[in-house]
Amino acid sequence: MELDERKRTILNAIVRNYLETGEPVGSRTISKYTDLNLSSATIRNEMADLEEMGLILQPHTSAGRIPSDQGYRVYVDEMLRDKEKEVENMKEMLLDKEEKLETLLKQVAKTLATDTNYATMISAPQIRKNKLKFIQISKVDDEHLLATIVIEGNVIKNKIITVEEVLDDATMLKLNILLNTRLDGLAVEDINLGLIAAVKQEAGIHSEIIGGVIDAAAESITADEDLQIYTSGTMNFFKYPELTDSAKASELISTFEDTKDLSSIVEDTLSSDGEDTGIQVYIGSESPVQAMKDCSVVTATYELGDGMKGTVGIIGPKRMDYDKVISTLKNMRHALDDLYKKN
Amino acid sequence: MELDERKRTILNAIVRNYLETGEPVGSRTISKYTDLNLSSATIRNEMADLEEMGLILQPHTSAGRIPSDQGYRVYVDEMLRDKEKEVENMKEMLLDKEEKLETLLKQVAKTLATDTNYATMISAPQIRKNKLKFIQISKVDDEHLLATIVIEGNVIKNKIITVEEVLDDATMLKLNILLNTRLDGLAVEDINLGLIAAVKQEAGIHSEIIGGVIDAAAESITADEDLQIYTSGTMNFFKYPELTDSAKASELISTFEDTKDLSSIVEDTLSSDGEDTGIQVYIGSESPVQAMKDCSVVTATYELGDGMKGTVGIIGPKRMDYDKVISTLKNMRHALDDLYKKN
DNA sequence: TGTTAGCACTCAACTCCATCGAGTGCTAAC
DNA sequence: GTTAGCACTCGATGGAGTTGAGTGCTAACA
Repeated sequence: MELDERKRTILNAIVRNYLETGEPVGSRTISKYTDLNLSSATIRNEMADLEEMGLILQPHTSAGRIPSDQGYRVYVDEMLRDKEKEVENMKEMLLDKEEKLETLLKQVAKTLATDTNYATMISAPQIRKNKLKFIQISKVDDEHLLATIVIEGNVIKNKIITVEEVLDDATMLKLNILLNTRLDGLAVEDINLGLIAAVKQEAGIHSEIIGGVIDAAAESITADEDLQIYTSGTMNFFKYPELTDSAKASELISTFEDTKDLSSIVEDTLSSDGEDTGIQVYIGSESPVQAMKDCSVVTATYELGDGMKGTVGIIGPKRMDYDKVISTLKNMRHALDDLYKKN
Repeated sequence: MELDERKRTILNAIVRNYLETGEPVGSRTISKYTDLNLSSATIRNEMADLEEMGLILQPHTSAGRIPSDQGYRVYVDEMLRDKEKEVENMKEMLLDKEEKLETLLKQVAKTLATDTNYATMISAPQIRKNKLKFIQISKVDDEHLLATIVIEGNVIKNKIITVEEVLDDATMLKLNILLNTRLDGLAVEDINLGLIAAVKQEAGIHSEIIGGVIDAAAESITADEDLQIYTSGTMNFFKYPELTDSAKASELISTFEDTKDLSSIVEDTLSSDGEDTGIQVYIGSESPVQAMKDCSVVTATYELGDGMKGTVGIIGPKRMDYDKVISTLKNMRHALDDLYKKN
């Protein structure tokens, strides 16, 4: 069967009406809602077709219809293609004058949650170019050295190293020179056992210290596996009855607590980011996370220049206001873009 | 009226029974539950007294009794005094080999949540001795300097400073010496405008850079106002029906999301920490947070040496298993203690 | 004087049942 | 192809009756 213009109109009307009310919508409603001027009986016939095509479904006999996952999909795809929405002026986001990345991200998550009334998540940007830019050890006091490691993108890591012996300034200088000449510009795959052995040997009696520093350095440029994710607006789930029976809510909330599941969304978004919009919509069971099978997830990738890419996502009921969510996310992307340009 | 031995026994029986079942408990139950060998009629008389004293209450006529906040209080106080519980051997906590403080704290929160089936929170230790220990600037590349600031307790802060001019090694050395001689060992209150002006003057043409570094330093030793709090086990609320009607759950969860409310608990705990046990119990409306008026909160302070104090808390229904929670928290304190000694 | 048995009373929770109404599918007529 | 009409389905709602746990009170008992 074909999805002709009239069927499409009716499907859209069903989806839109259901988004608003959250109740199954009946034929009579559609008959009045659209300007097709068709009687409810005709609508019923069309609806039977749409149901056969798997685009809408009945929760039970004698109830109205609600969109199926596939029905939402048709709706969303059409919306995304149809109107390359002009970016509305969102109320000025409080993104200025935040210096710490962490604070900024939390801010973003919160703003989005407040604006949309859905739950939100944002992942810290993943650093792609993991090259060492600068290494230095300094003497904090007689027993402690401080290793400072800067990697590309000006991300800084520190490590305190406890030493037995007191090192004099000349030795410190020597070790610093050694570290920088041998390690600068290296990526993680360049640091192998052979190199470590060679540098250690060169360090002579201080090989142990050097070993510690190299370990710290290696850790710094690899250890970002566990990507940071910040969430906000979890309590918004409670605004949508269809998500709030005890079992579902509990599962959802615990998903939001344990970031493992969320990272799978982040990864999925970052990898399957073929389209130019950078917006991804997961409806119901399309989501990589099982617990969100009754939700929809809309994600966007953002970029803070330098290949530092992160993901921001909005999670709500399947009947979320896709239109608003998508344009809000687009705004956020631009805001983050601008922010980077300023700095 | 006096709370004699028999009343006390009956109160305890009521509380304990209610903790187990979560249902109002009736006179007949108590009559069998205790070894007082009293008929239900007698118990009823005593219960009427207890109700008059405000220690128990009836959800509605013809229901059993449940403990009031005040009743819980009597019960908990007695328990805390009675048995200075031997610390049971808890299953080995996974506190070893965690190097990062943040990871450790998250771990602790999670372990506690899993062990107790309640929601948990832990605050990062607040640094009390805010003295500068070591300052250093280094050249990352021609346009960027890295300021590294170590404060007591070996907490490290970094800041990247962008410079217009390229600085040569001699200048760097000079500035470093200047910074360390003038600022080492200073507390936040010592850094005033006068000092800043003096140091800037000494720096001559590089006063701007020095200004930036001093700003960063001052920020480092003060800016920890917004204390970090990690939570876990929020979904455990759903295990207790009395907390799970939509309105309450939503309020609770949002309290857990916004750390502001939680910090008020942390502050309260840290300040009113008179007793040697370091354990604090807030029952219902005793809690400084309004949203938790249907919960109980048990907190403990922990110390990672060096006056770095933090708070760990467990939040559950009023009928939580105080006994278990308290001994679990005690264990956790000791575990954290040991951990510090090892490092 | 404290304890107990007995009894009337209360009230939430549950079941049963009738009603209502929104919505459907089908058929026949336009 | 569209529409009016009708029988049918089924969740939701609400009232009536029942049950059972629990109480308060009183009178009798040790």
